[in-house]
Amino acid sequence: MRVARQVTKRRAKDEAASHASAGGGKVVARAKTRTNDPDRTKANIIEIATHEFSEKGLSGARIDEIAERTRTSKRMIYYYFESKEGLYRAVLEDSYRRIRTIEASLDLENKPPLEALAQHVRFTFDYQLGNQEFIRLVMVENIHHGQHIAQLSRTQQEGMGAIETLRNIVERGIEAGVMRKDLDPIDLHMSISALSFFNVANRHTFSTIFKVDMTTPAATAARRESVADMILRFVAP
Amino acid sequence: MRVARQVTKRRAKDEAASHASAGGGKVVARAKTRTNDPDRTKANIIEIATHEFSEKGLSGARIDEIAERTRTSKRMIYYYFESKEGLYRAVLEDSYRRIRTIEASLDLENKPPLEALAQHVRFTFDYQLGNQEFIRLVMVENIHHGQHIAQLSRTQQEGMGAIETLRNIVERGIEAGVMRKDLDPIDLHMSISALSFFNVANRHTFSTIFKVDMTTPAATAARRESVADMILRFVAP
Amino acid sequence: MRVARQVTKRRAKDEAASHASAGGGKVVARAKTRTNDPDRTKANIIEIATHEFSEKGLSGARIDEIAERTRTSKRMIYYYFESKEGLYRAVLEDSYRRIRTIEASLDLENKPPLEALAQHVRFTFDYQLGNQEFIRLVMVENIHHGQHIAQLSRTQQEGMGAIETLRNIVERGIEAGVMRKDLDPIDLHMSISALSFFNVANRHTFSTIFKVDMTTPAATAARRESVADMILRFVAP
Amino acid sequence: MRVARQVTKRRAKDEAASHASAGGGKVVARAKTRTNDPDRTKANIIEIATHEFSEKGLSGARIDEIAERTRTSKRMIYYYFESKEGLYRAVLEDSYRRIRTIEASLDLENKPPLEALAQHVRFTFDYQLGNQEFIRLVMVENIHHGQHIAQLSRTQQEGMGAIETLRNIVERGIEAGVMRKDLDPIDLHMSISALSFFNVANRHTFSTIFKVDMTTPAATAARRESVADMILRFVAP
DNA sequence: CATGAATGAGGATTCATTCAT
DNA sequence: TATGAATGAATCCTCATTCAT
Repeated sequence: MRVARQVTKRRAKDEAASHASAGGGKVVARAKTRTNDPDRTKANIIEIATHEFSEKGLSGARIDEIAERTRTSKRMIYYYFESKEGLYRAVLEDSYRRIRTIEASLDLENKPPLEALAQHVRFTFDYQLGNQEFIRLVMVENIHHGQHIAQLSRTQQEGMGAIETLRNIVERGIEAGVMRKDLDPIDLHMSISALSFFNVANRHTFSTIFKVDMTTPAATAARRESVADMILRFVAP
Repeated sequence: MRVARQVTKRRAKDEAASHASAGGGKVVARAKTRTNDPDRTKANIIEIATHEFSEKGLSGARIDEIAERTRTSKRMIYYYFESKEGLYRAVLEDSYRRIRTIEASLDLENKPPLEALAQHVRFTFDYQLGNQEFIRLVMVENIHHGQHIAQLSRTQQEGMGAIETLRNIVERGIEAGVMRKDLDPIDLHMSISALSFFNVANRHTFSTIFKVDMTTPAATAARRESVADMILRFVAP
Repeated sequence: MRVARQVTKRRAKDEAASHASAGGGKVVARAKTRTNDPDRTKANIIEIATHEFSEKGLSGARIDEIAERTRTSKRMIYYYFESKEGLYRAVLEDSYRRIRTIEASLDLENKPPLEALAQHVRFTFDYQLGNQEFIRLVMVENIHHGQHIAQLSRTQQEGMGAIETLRNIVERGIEAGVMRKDLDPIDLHMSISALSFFNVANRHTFSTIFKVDMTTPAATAARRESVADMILRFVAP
Repeated sequence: MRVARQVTKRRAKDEAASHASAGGGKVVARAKTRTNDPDRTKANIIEIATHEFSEKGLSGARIDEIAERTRTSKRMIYYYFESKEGLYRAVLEDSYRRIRTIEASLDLENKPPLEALAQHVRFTFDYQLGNQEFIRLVMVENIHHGQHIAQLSRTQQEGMGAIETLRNIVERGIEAGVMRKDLDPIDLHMSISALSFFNVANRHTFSTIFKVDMTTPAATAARRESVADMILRFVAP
């Protein structure tokens, strides 16, 4: 009954799309080969969805559009993630997991405390600068009052190692007499994050209002040093 | 997200349910008094819309819901603001105008530079803390790449006075020998904003991940001082 | 933005539809003139929906198909009834209201008790025979465990007058010595309903299994008399 | 309706949520033991499907859910039954077969006619009361205009023995002078069925509208006797 | 026999916006 | 200036069914 109607929508769409272009109209669009590899399929969906959600927010992103850019179909999104929110949660979780992994890979414990701190600050600054999708997702999630990250399991929301890293650095710094004694790692982390975050997060409104371009290499470098400087002065005894 | 709409839905449902009753049954409840005062009507719409857009973002907010909470009808929104985006722009503009007005009202130029700076920082911190709707709107606007603020007229997007205030303070500070000479007012403003902004903007994800409550009076006070401290140390010669 | 795409789907569809038929292809389809008469619109929707739900059940009916047969659009269904279930509830309520109204219009209280009872039975039998949509809706609702009628307001589910009618008849019958004293109006009503209901409700399976046609005038008449006879014998002293 | 699916959904959700964990993560839980016994597999599927179809109707039942509750997989349903309708037909056929078998097992022919009739009525009443799934399936099938039972083979739809039983009883009753002569076994069967059927079939709407509980032992017993009484009075000369 | 992955087509619902009065 | 009715175009989601292994 249904089989008979199998005229394949995709084909019809492609035809229409290529209709206005060159006559020969090779159907170029994504081949969408059947993977039969769940992990790859899921990873592909998450990758595209990460981009879409970070670009347009949770409400602004469109499942249809995500599916379109995916190697699979809309149906598979629901197959694996149940709902738009389910997909968004998976995206969130994946993004946080990635940053955790990367943070853990840094080795700062063997460097002199001030140097380690400076490096940590610069790394944080650069990571956020280089991972704007992540920054934007965090903004999106905060617009939604953090209700989705709150739904992730304890392990999935697990605090990043940054605090521990900082605690170690601060302890060594105090011991070495190069940092003051009343530093709180969480407070310090908040400052570092805040200073790094703002540059990506508020870039658009800030540059429009103050008529400055925050994206030039020079501006970026200057800002990075200003931030590092601010933190170093802050911890000084 | 859905919860918020409950009220609306229930109402609609009741209407539908009673549809078969007496024919004349115009829904009487919620008698929206006719203002006949365009400015008041517009202001009312903007007030509600500010709340909705800041709560749910541009894509997440619903014209229907805004209208529902307004003293007028949906038609009026379109009459005065043309479209959802038009309304959003009006909201943005209004919010920025308000903060400009308030900033201008501070009188810091007659205070000693360090004291003035400290006061400015605390004021910024507190203003952002007290105007979360504004902060959230800024986030929303940045999610949308600042494309709407870019559409406002020059005057409407006009840089806030903060830069001038800071420039004055810094100049006096340098002159008085209590601040170092290589300070850039814009960079300084960015730091102050960043540190103040983060506390409101990223509150939800941060507190979930690090299991801390950032909203207690104690936490707020401590953070305010930490921020002021950081800025003061930063400008010190 | 959206305005530009206003190619009117309906037109496109009609074109496609008439594409295969005669070249002249007058667009015949329902003109769908804008009523601006809520009551008429709602009544029209309910009428069509009553038919569809009774034909195919709650899950089997299609909002698209209901809308198609309506003078309005799918959107209006949601405008007035909120959801498929909301529409179904409105249909249920309307159907029950109709039967209540009709039942109330009978005047049996002035007739001799046995005659009144016979007439009531025949009326019930004929009403159910003549209102198969209603019968089928009742079946549908029972398949759904009566959960939707349970959601109607007390007044809307209000017991039909049948019980009172029967109570009056029985009382007079007992008084006149033509009925036995231990009759329970509700039990009696249940029997009358059961006997009338079955003929419509189970018609299809029954006639298939027993290879009889229950719909011929003769079969109907015979059955009507058998039912009336059964009830009259039942109440006899 | 949605409540029933909760379990399924939750499971799926958990899967999605943990999607990022170890790659090998095959879902182990719910190890459906491989039967390797076609008949048992089919019987199991039919058992579950009978329940689902009778609970939710043909359109309301979900293949996914049936499969989920089955000891096998969705694929097996299609392997054995071809389609949802095929499965439904198998369910119908199986249910009718069961009742036929049971009916045949009664031995009423050796009892005095009135006693036999009374016993037959009570048995019918109780069977229907005890086999609500069957009753509901009959309703479902009638909602669908009996189109599926019509597709079964002659043998499969074969009239139940009830008619023959009744014919025998009535003949003996007439001969014994305890029943009137103009009784039609089919008509009589229809009445018995109708009175027994209604109690199960329309239970939900009836009890909601008339605010009575039809399921208490007392109500059931009273109704059973009322029905038996009605039939006995009906056949009396 | 058995199963997880995959899918096309549909199906319910929602949204911004416009019309008639 | 004001409003309830109306609408086209999405938008999210679901279903029966098939494929690859």
